[in-house]
Amino acid sequence: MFDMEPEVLERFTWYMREQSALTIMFHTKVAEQMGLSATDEKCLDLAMRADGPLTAGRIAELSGLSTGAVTGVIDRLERAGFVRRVRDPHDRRKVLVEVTAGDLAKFAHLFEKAQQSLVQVLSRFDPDEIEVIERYLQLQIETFRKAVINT
Amino acid sequence: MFDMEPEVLERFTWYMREQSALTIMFHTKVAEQMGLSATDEKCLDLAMRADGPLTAGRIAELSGLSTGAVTGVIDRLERAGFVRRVRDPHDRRKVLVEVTAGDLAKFAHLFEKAQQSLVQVLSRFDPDEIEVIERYLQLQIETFRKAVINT
DNA sequence: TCGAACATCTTAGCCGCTAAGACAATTCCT
DNA sequence: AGGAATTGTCTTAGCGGCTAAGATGTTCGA
Repeated sequence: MFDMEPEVLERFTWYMREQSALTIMFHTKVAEQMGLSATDEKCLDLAMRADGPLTAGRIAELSGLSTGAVTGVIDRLERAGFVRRVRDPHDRRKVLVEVTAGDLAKFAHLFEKAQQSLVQVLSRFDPDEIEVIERYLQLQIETFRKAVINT
Repeated sequence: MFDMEPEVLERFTWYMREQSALTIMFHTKVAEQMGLSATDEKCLDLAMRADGPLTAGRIAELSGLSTGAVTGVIDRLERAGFVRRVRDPHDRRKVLVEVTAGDLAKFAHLFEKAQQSLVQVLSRFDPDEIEVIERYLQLQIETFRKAVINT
């Protein structure tokens, strides 16, 4: 479609890298403040972002952990009150991990500062510009997902 | 500056979250393929993104690890040929961690697919739109860094 | 010059992870 | 239907990285 000077790509690469590093730091901090390990928080996030409840095995697949490790993760998350084990009535071998919404509200304040930053940033762009940015983010996420998952 | 419908914020929050999750997965995969733990790769990234060589202690601060853990990290990175320990000539207590550029080139291909995705995404935007997106990313990174670091 | 402060390394103990196998439920095949 | 193979989760042993505390070597100030 459009050509691009190499400097543009170079700058965007830097943005990506910087964003990555910040994301990982943020992730670490959030986990810490919730009293969880980064691994546990990562699995909790998977469970929250999923459509329905995930099974233990699916969490293992998505997180890249062994099933044994996931047993431990769920134990800790359950003990901390973030999730609940429910046996799947249609296949009683399976364990469904239900996120208990209640306890999560306690940690909303952790994301409030991030949310506020976002509002502040977005206020600097008019509706047309917002539309461009959204298109970029959507495309970037979609493309990156394909690239990451098939690696 | 500009007002915003709540749905816009909601959508952007979702983008951020999705990007975070993908970033963390990507980071895990890259580390794995380099034969490093996520922790080691994170520290290597810190060392690479810094202006000059970092000291071991500074890496501990930036990564949130204990100094003892950082000793282990540097041991492994050094053994794998990614970095080199150099004693600071001005203060011989300090250990400077120099990234040895050579061995890193071997892993460029890991980022190639990500780079290609980026080019593909950017080709869908004209120069004016690119400018908007860059302004957004710069602002977002800057604002987020302040929010994260002072938490 | 000597003691305090500093930077890194070492060590002990803990905890999470992997791999392998146990156990329970389900599906398949005849 | 009934036994074997498969599937999903949990248990366990062993390994390795992390923290905290203290050891070692270096610098700085009085």
